Amino acid sequence: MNIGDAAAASGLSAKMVRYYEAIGLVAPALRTEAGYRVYGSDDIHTLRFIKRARSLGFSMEKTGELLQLWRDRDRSSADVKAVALEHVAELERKIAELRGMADTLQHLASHCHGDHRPGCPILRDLSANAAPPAPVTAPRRRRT
Amino acid sequence: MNIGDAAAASGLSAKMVRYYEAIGLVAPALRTEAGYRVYGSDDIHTLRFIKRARSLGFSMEKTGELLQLWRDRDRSSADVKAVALEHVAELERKIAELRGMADTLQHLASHCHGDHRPGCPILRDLSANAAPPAPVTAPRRRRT
DNA sequence: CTGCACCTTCCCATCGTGGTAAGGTCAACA
DNA sequence: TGTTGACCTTACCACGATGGGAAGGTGCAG
Repeated sequence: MNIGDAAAASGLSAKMVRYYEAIGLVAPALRTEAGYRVYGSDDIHTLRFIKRARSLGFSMEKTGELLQLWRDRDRSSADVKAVALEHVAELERKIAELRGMADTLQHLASHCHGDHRPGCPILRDLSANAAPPAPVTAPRRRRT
Repeated sequence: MNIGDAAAASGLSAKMVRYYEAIGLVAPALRTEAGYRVYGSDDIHTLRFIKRARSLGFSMEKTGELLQLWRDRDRSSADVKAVALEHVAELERKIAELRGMADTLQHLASHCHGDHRPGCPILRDLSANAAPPAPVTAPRRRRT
């Protein structure tokens, strides 16, 4: 199998497969005499694993950790669970952040007439609710 | 006000302020004879506007649109609302995506013993639930 | 006048992916 | 057999938004 087939079989692009090799996420593929990368079913399996991990939002680094655990027959499921739950916590953190943004904006928009008139609570918020004048933690020497 | 003070007053970094000028998000700042950028209260106001828009998750591009609407006294609130709601939709889309990831992982983790044993539904999912073998849309010429 | 906090521009790194260019390889078909 | 063109290779640049740092100039307190 050439890289194009391997990419298609794993749901990745050829670019990504080469990139994963370049950063050491996967071992360098075997080569034909002409220099073409050659992939076997094990390689495809690994690439699919990566694809799936990425689709669950794992970073390349975390994906690498999972790959190592996967390859380690003596792993503890506790280690895998820890990586997963850590990621879940990270996802929840991001979700909460986006949730806050969406709710705030939705609230502002619901109070906006949405007509030809220029008055708008959204712009009012943006122009007023900016960061507070920064409590001085490490005072500057000049311009005080 | 020099750039450091402007940055502190707006909650941005000096780097970001220069960057916003470089990409044309804000007009080039006035300069002293020595070449130092000088900021007035209007500039600070604008920078805070940007800071707030960014904190609500608007991209630089969308932030620019909002800035233009803000400066346009004849704007329609409908235009502002449209930009805001479009962004809300984008946020909701991302939230749903992350929600799906988190729920899937949480579910898998809840079925993981989390002990010293190697068996783990999380790794099982990753190694099995990969992308399906890609329905052929544009068949390759070779290797058929 | 010295020291140093601040300013300037310029370049590089991040992260993961896509694009493109310049060139080599391989199989199908006339 | 030769042509075609889909495929492969490496190498470079781009994105978005930010941080880091180098090399050098400015300005004020002491």
